[in-house]
Amino acid sequence: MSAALTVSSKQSKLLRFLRPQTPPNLSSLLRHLSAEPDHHPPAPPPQNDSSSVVNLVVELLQTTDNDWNEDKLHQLLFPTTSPPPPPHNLLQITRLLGSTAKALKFFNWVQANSPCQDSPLLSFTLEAVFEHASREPNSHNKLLDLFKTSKSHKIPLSVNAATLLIRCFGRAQMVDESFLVYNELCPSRRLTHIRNILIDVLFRKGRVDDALHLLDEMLQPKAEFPPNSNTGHIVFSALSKRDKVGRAVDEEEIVGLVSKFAEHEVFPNSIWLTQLISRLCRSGRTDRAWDVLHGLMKLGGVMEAASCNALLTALGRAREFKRMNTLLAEMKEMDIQPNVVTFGILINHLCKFRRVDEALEVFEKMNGGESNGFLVEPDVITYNTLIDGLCKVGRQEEGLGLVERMRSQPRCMPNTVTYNCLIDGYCKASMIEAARELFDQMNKDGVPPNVVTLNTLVDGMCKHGRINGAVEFFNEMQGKGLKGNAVTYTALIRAFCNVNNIEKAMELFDEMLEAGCSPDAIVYYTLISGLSQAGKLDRASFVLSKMKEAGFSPDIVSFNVLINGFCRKNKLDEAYEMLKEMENAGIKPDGVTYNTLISHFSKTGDFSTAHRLMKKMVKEGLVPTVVTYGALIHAYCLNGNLDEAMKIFRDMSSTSKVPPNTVIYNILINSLCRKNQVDLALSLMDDMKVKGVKPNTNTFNAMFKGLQEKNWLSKAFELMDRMTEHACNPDYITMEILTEWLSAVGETAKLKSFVQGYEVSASAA
DNA sequence: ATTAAACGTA
Repeated sequence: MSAALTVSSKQSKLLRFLRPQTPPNLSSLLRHLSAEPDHHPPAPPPQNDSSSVVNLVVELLQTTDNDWNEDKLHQLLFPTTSPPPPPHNLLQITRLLGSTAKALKFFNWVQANSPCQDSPLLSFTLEAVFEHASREPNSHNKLLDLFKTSKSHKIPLSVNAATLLIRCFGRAQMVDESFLVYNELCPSRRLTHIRNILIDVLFRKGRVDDALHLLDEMLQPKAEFPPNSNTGHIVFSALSKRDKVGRAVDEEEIVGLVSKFAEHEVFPNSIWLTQLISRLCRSGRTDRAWDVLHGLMKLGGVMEAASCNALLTALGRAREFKRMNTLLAEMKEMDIQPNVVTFGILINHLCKFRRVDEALEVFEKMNGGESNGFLVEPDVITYNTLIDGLCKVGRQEEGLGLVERMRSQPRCMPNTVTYNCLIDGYCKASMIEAARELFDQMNKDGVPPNVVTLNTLVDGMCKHGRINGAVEFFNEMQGKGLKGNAVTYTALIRAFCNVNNIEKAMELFDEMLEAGCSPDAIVYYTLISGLSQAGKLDRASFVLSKMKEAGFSPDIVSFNVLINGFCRKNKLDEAYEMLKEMENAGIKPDGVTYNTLISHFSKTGDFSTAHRLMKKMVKEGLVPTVVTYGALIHAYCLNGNLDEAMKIFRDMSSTSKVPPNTVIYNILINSLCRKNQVDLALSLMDDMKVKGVKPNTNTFNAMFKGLQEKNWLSKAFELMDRMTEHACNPDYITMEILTEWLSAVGETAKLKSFVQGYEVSASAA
């Protein structure tokens, strides 16, 4: 028995204590249950004696004592008179033996007795031995021993044997052994399905490069074993797993794989493709996403709306209207039916650009309005998007109308978002009471408010001078278990900063931290801005450092705010410090930075530095704006140098082509009037009329003061009429000047009619 | 898997 296949002594001991045999019919059932098909050559044409030979041999082998009738066995299997039975018969016979031990014994017998050392014969018998071993506990160890010995005997592996071994080793995390089996396998038998299993095993173990290497061979244009849909499934799902092991595969690589697969007409499924498209889009590679989608379309991949939707969303965000339209046209051409999400994207996009009427048209189209044959039922999101769009342009009443329409549609009840949009709409329209009523209504309707509802109302109240109401509401909600978040605190902090209650703003910041609510960058920005403007630069710097500790970096706005604050405190060293920090962070000074500095230097009388900065700003490719010129004009005025101020004013509109605005005119008119140059001021008023720049209350106030000095009554009357014409509201300063002046000169009647004009228009509004 | 709402801007 020197040529016999032996196993380790430990192994053979185990083999002797095998479980009672698995009934044959069960084993065949198990084979049918395996995922991959059998890879045997088709069963030989039924010979009359074929099945009977199998049965006879099995019967012979079933003897309870271990002595087989070897002569008879030999006679049946290797007859001298007729051709030997087909190898497939040996597979069947071995399968029908009850145990690995028996199968192995039989194998050894065949190996020792076969007249021709016919390898398929041995390979097939061995295959069945493996099958038996694979059903035992600890099968991987047994199989490994069997495999090693078969390898040393140079018995080629059959396709099924290799499949079984690779899969079994793979399940046991023995990737190297799986790989070894594959490498032992004759190259002509390295079929696609075997490669699939190995690739799966490699991916699961994180051997990404080995998997991709194997895959690459298959993906070659004329590969002998090209990928099939199963390859695609294995690779695509491995690449999208969340708990991936091994090195990350970057998106470019994935895109390359997808297109190579597509060349073999293997396409990813819709869900997977959609994920890839949105991942590409989210990382800013919309162009790549576009290429992938169109590449697949060209090669005949079946495309669903979802993948197109993902791309449409990104195109919308990037404002690529043209490509959005192209994609929509292509969808139509390729018969990709738009779904409710497609419509949602379009409606949202139109709403975000305030094109609400067009959004409403699209909405009617989905309802079959233009018999376009779409008929896609709008969902809650569609309605909410439209309602929000309407509210954002001040058409909240129409938004309410849509809610009614929602209620009439099945499965489309208004939800928290619906109410939030409406509440925000009413808040923005300064109708806080109506917003509160909607809040009560949603509670009555059993629609639960969430933190967004809370924030919307808190912010609405804050922005309409009801800070205390906002705090009260917040406390009330907290009492009901609705916690605030960073957004809530930002709204309140900003409001308290605006009324210069810095203590309270800081208190809220601490309260937020104590409440365990993690601040976002905007809370920090808000607080820094509030503190800087209030001149509390030490505290602003403190918050800045806290912000950096929290892992946020200041943006250009925060830097500008701080620079402005330090300049106003005349702390130039600190301002420069900020500029340096900005530079280190790779943030370039922008127009606002320059304007801030120019304003500071000119206000402190350092006009040469101011002008130098303006030159530098232009050199950096930045354009001086009205704010820049305004800063200089304002400073020259404060400095009493009205001639220079007027020179810059003329220069800005003629040479620099920067049209002056109301602020510029106000500065000049105010200064001219103070200097008693009321004629010149009046001519500027005419200039405004010519240039179409609207005067505001400040403009008129300045003029009235100047005219009062001169006691030019008729001019004042003229301007009072003009003020009414412009629907420009007088404020308490206007009233103070006019009351004092006109009563002194006995023109109370004129004053009365002036005031009445406003009372009428106020009541009309 | 793809569509909706709230906060800061010198």
